[in-house]
Amino acid sequence: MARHQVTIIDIAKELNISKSTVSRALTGHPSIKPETRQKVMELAEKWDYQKNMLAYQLMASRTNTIGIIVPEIITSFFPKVILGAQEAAQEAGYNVLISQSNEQYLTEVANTKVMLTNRVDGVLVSISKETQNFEHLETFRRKGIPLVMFNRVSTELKVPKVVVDDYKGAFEIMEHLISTGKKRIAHLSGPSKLYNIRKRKEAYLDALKKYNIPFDPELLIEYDLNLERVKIYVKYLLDLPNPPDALFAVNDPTAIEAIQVIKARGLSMPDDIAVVGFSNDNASQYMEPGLTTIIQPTHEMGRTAAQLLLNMIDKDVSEWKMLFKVLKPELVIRGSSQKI
Amino acid sequence: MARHQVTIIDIAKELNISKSTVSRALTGHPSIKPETRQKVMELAEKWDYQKNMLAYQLMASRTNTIGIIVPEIITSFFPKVILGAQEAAQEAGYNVLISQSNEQYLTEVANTKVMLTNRVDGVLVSISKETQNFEHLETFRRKGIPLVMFNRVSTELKVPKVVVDDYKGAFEIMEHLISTGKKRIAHLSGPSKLYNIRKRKEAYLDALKKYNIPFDPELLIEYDLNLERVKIYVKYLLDLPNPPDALFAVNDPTAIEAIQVIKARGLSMPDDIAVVGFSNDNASQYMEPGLTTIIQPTHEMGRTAAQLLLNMIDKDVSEWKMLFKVLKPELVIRGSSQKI
DNA sequence: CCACATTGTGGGAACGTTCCCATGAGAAGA
DNA sequence: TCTTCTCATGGGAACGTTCCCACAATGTGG
Repeated sequence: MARHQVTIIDIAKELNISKSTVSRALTGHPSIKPETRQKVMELAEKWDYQKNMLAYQLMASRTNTIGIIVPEIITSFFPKVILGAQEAAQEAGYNVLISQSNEQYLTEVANTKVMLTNRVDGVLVSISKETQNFEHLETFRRKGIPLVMFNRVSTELKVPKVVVDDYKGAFEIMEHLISTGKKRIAHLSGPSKLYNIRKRKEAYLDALKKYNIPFDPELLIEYDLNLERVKIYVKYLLDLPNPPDALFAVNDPTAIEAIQVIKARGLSMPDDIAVVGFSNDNASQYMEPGLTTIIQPTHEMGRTAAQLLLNMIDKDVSEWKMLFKVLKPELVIRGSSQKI
Repeated sequence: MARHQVTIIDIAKELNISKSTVSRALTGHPSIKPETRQKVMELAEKWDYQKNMLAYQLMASRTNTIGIIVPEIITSFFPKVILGAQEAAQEAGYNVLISQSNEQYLTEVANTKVMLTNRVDGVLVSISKETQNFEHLETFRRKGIPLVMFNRVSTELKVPKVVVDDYKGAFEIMEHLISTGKKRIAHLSGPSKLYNIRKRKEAYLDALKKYNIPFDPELLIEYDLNLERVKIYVKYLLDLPNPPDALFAVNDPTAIEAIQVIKARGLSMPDDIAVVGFSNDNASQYMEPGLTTIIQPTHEMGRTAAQLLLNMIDKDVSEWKMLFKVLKPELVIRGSSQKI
């Protein structure tokens, strides 16, 4: 079978002209006879010619491709961000190479190698929950490849970042709970290595302080985001001699798991215990009760991060700047925290 | 700045040997002196050398990349399929290039061009709801590039396909509804151009016939899968003089929308009306009531499709065969159709 | 001691583009 | 008529890899 794809050389031979001429005709070079261009275009069309990007990219030593490394694409959050980034990339004539770390550090390191070997022009990264060493990302800096972090970022790395104002969102959540009269608010948090999760915890603590609610260490739990463990922690909280009257979960999947336990106990929400999440999962609005949560501008986050990156690629900036783009969160109140 | 990535030539120069030797050392060629190999490896490590895939792929005239074209990645279905495909691809040393048609025919055509120009070794495609012409996919056959369709397939194209047994799944749904005593079962279907959706409709009709339930054309609606329209159709059904006592929705997102309307009317499920979906969306199990639906083996579908494709690439098959891989669906009964 | 295999290395083609530099033909100006 | 200029095209380098072929130095068998 003909494994050979048609090239400009094939076209050149057929028309008895040089490959240079064909190339010029196809790329729209001005100094080419209209008649020649016409012939070339027709044959290219007829033969289904498609430029070999590999050859072009090799010679141009740029791929017009940006890499995106995300922890996962199972929850709806990252796909939405990717969608935004992809749009911005496409508008600028860039392709997108996506890879997932599956929340594993080693896979993330492998992903960076894939990006390097495929010669992406820039990278968007949201780190895994395991990642604590950033040597693999430093490699990009050493090679002069622009990098932008989003959502799951690290302050240790001097690099532009796009995040939602987690502190503000979490603070609003706390004020909402407090305003409905809750006094014993538990927080099921995640690894405090993660910047945004740490910010949520800080807001939790600061809000307690501001409203003169004593902090009870029993009510603050940091877990590893492994959803299967949520049950254990929620049961622990409910079994306390003085159980919480509200639960602020670090994200929606956690809150959803928690709600299952609470329902199974026959407790009523929000009276017995109010529950809030963070990041508006697809399921949150359809649950019963609906889950109070924070809507993050996912699409905008993707767009912003991509635009930032494309700008760096365009300007050929060698220095990475420490820069924070902070997007606004939005509190949406549903039945899990307030009777409607 | 040094936009130049280190190449085997740089290493060769530094060590005063030829690029051939460096290449051999790195690829593990047997006839290389261990000492030389050692030196090369060390320098490569020190200089963070990463093979330039573009150059390799150009010369090998294969990219070890498979393309995947899907309608969207917003619902959980396609991401899960992609995940399965990606796993299989990775195990075989292949990368994956993902693109979405956003359910638009023209975007899908553009996507195929991206695949061609990036010289993917094979393509997995799930067509958009608009697609009725398959010339763009025929191009792959003409160029000898293997293609496998999955989920959203077309019988017009002589090509291997991986699908779930939609007929069986839909038939089981119908038997379940009938067994709970439902007599007036509505079906909110989609474009019958789509093979799997057509199969579901056929099962609906056949089940009615088998159980001697008269078919009422009023109860069968085909819509364009634009979720915003679901409200209209459900209201229409509920307002019929003789409204349905069960609704079989073509997929879960449709069912979820329908349930919102039904709840708003204050009707109770499943007594006033039972609702079932298809394809187990993330939200389905958390809703109240839980949504009865069909679990599709998404992960397995991705794996199977990718393996089929990789096999074709491997065997260098020029002829496309008409082949159906049919995966088993699984009925999961929840509160929307049966009291528990 | 000579023919011949073995070992390790180098040279250069090939993959398909683009782009710089030549080059030929014809037109324009003196 | 000769120089100069423009127009359209051709030739070949470059991008970074692998792999075929050549070849020198060493080892081996007669």
